[in-house]
Amino acid sequence: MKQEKNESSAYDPKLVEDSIYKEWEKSGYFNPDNLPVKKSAKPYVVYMPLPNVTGTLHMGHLLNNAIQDVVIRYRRMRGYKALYLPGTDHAGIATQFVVEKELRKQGINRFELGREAFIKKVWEWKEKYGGLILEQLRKIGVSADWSRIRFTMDEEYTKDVLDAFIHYHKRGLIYRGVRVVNWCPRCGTSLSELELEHKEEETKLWHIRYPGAGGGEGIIVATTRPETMLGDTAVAVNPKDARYKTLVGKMVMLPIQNRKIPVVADNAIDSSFGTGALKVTPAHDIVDFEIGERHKLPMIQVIDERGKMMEVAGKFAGMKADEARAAVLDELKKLGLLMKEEPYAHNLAVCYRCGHTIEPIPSEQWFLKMKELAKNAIDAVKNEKVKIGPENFEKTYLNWLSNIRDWTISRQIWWGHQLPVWFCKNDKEKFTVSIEKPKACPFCKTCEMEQVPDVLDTWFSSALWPFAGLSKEDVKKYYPGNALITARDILNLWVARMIYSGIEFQKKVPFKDVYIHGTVLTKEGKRMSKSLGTGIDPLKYINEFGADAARFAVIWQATGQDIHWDEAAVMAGRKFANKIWNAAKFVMSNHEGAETVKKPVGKTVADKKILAKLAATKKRAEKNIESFELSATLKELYDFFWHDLCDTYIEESKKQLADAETAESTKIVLSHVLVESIKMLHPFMPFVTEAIYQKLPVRGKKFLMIETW
RNA sequence: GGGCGUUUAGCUCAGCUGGUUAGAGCGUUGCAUUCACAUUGCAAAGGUCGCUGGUUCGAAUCCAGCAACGCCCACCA
Repeated sequence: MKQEKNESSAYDPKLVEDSIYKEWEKSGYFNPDNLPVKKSAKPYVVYMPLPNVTGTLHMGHLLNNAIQDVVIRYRRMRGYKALYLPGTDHAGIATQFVVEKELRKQGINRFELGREAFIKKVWEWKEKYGGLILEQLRKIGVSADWSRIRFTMDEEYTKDVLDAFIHYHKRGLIYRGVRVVNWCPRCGTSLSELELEHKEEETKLWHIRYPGAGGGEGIIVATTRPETMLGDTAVAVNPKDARYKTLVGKMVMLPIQNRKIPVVADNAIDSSFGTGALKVTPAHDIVDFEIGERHKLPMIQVIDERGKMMEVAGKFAGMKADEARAAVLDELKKLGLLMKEEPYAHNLAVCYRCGHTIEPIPSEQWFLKMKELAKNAIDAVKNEKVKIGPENFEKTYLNWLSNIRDWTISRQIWWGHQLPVWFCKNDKEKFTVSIEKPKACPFCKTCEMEQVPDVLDTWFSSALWPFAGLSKEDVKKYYPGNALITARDILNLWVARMIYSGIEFQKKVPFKDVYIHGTVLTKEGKRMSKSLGTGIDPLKYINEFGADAARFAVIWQATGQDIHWDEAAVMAGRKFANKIWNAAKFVMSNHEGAETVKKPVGKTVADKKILAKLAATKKRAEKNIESFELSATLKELYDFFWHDLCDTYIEESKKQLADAETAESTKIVLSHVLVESIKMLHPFMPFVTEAIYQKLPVRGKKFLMIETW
């Protein structure tokens, strides 16, 4: 039988956090429909950036969710119908990649398995592991409405996705075409520009002579990819380039292949680079493809979707692209046509997912016309229907949208929303768009129509999140929402797309405020990444020092700039939680039935001072939270609580309590300031403050979480 | 090539529209402490506010230039 006073007086988050979270969840108050608010109460909605089902909690989640939870808890206490909408993203390529890897360990590849069986495996994987991240988010203490959780491949959500595709198709915004796309030979799919990463590569710039077709010197081109010359169909020079004026319109001989190709003039050519002459391979370079279109050049594909040389490459057929490069160079050397090689550093595009070199290849893809949609998204921000903060991100956003290309929305993978497009087996150029398979082929009348195997880009579905994440009735109540809080890396990838999708499908922008926070980096300023071994698991802090300490640490450091993560802040947070706990203990030990929630009257100078400071702090906190300046708010609350309340007023109160003249009023002031303080601190450090609230002898509400700010 | 950001105490960072001794957390030093809390209190040391020039009665704060670092965008092969 341990006596209370013999126990350590330190606050131990481990003893309270899990049970408090369970109580909150059980109460149903994460669901705004259950909140004891006035009928006229306005909703306040924060859309959680969807974690991938493959995800595990990292520091970015901690930061993002801590910020969002402060905002939503604040709004809840201010009497809003506060909805923090959670969900998970099917993350097409990422998830398929993970499951394929898993299967490979068992010696299975997806092609042996077949599409249907493979998708079944992915669902199994999702059921088993897809909820992990959600459990981890609970550990942070986020007050998301789990009863409303959605997955982007849920039945209802899927219907919205397919309807969106059909809608765009009816509007004439969807088209099919052959384009040179960024292809990942390992993942076996095309990637959007936003899914590429670039890494610097030391390579060479090779100067190759293409002799004149009828003899003569011809022209020397400079390239980093000699192997693609097998598919060259022209050489391009700048029309103003005096050196080559006489050559334009003439033919040169493509070495090795011994094919005549024209010299064309195009403004895209920079005369000052290399030799000023560009070999044009429309099939294997996006710029070349565009030049090819302008000059009606044929397209000769020489590299296939596995990154290997094709039949047309003659003796190089079957080689991997980099093997072919060496072989082609060898051959050119023998022919005496390799004029020069100089060292050259350039940026190599690699797959964001697997890091494999991107191979531009022509392929049939589906596109969404962006011009009109982008304009809507631009106008929304220009007209301040959506405010992006900090303001300088507006530029990034507008700049991207005003230079946008059509969006390649098809992906050649299996996990995702398969395009609701059915083509005639007898004439594959003919297709129809519908969710269900048409009963009879409207074209040949005889065939069983076949669905396009491609699936939609994952962002196509997440772009619909603000309304597809809600049920039809909820859309009426909770759309549009209020805030979208995220890191800058998905401002264009996701935020811009949500904005025009919202306008397109709901006629209203999905949220008024976009707040961009920093990125959590290591203390040295390096990117946190698992593969580099620089990642930090936030659960480590949560388990050891409590979610409050972790939240404190990350918000304390979230000043808007990128965070150079400093662990010391977690310790500061832990100490602060302890300080709050002990101050509350002191106040309650002197409480003796004094009315906790009564409006206090300051008798002494110290009383008046602390009450005035409290009022001022509260006012500033409101202003700052509403403008997303959480770090500043937390610092002020910290300062107020620790120094004004604990160091100054509580010390003073000890004298006042000893004096019969002031004892009673002091108790009331103490209680009042404590309760007001834990209310203000609650959004930031919900657990310790709730734990204290539950110990108060007199409570206004069942939970501090739903107390009136 | 364009755009953005950063540079303030040993470390990680605040410092909004220019104004008395430039702040916080952590660290360091000294003292205190049965009385809410040693995850404590009090006190102290520690800064030419990247560099140069300018505006001003007055600048870390505004302007120009320079340097270093970081990020984003872009079709220089």
